[in-house]
Amino acid sequence: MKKSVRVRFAPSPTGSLHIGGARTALFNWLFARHHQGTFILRIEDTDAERSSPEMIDVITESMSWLGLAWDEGPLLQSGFLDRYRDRAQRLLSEKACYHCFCTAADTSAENDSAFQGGGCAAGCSDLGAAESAARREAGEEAAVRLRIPEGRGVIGFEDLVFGRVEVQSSELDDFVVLRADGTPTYHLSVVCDDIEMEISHVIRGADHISNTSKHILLFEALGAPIPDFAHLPLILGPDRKRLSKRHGAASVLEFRDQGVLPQALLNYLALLGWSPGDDREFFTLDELSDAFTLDRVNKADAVFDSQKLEWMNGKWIGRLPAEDLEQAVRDVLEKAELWDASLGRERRIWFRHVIGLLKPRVRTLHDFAHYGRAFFTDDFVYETEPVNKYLKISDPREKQRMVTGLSQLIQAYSTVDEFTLESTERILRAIAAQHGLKTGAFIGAVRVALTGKGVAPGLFDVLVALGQSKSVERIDQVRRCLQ
RNA sequence: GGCCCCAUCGUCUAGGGGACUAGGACGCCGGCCUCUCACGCCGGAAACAGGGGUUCGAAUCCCCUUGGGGCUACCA
Repeated sequence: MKKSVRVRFAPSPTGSLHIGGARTALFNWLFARHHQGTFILRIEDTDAERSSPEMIDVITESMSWLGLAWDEGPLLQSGFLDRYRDRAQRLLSEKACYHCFCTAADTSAENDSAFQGGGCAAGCSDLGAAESAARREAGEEAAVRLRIPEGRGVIGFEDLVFGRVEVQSSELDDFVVLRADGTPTYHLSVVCDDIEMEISHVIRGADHISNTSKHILLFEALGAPIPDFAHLPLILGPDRKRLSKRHGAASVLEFRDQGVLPQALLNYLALLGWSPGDDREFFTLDELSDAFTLDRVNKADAVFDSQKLEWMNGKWIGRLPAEDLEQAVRDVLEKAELWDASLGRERRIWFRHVIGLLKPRVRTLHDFAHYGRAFFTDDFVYETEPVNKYLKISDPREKQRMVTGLSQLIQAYSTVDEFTLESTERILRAIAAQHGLKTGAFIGAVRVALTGKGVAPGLFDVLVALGQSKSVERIDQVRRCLQ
């Protein structure tokens, strides 16, 4: 019988949810979905020093924003401390573990100098039960180490991504499972919980590949079945070092705050280290969970490319219907204080229309506020470059033609009955022709008048979107400046 | 240092002995479209790390070298 799929994402709340962690969460989530399994969120907060409750909130908020819902949890390891102590106690009584009286400072000094091999160099592993007990009774502090079984030989496992991975047990040190203060180390808590939660597949970063042999030893010592393992290649910065703060944005919430869509981030992340095997590039979460299999995960580490993310974000903005973008764009405009809260129904329809105009030329949500500013407020600046190009006319006769053209345009636009794409274009072209104005120059001038920019959606779209009176007003204002 | 892992254009990748004059995507460079920009379309430059094998035949299999990453904590 095939065991049911139960996977977990187990971040430690020592920092915000990183891009690498997000991808691990995503792959676990996809694997669970693909197999109709269970996705568990477990918080590895056994290091009280570095963990913080705020970070747990950040992690859950990040995952919710991404749309990676968990079926069980969040389960905090700090709530299971007894469980780990009990297991350690059992291992102690079975002599699979032993008390080590060396201090942390002792052992780190040893590790710096040379590889010790085997157990604790001070010989704690050979201490008799009586002596060990006596010293502890005398108040000496002791950590608990796992005894690497003598002659265990090679420890190997069949990684679902990397294939066969092996290491000699003699390469392993007797690692600490319980600190002197009675709290578990990572190795113990992960294994205990993976047993307790009946995790079927451990899917995690490749930085844990070397830890896996230790974990296998613990599973064996605890007499528990060993889950399948799948390690994911790491995500690197452009310098091929592990992705971190100094590479710029690295946390999920930062990307959100920079105007990235969750769909785009997820889509991009899915393609980092995994490929569908064909040329498809755009995937929804549903499509991903259909297509996703571990055997298509790559082994090589991947460099994070923010340019491609941005491209993909632009594509997602472009392909999403305006309704779906509405709320996110609203949030951005609100932050930029460009949002008129009193928008009525008609104005909402207009709003969607403007989103539609801006959509194909925008790469992040922020661009709606920057690039599209003139749609939402009269308080915009006239950029010098396009002003110089279209409105600073040195030749007096040329300039006169432009002023006349604009005057006529204002006249015609303010009196035309139907202010439409068709009429605005017909009128403008006719006036340009009539006064010997180059159409491009005339359009350019009007565009600057309306938006302050040399780059904007098609002029007639802009005119209609701004509406008759506001368009005329802005053109007139520029005309007066010209004279 | 020791151990483990990895290696196709700058980047993400397809490729799992002949279908490879190595395909796609981002980025870059040209062109078309056009009122600007973007979108779209067309085209271009750009890679099998090096060396040995195995084989009739290697990007694909093996070995070595080189490069990169990970682990080597009473962090996770």
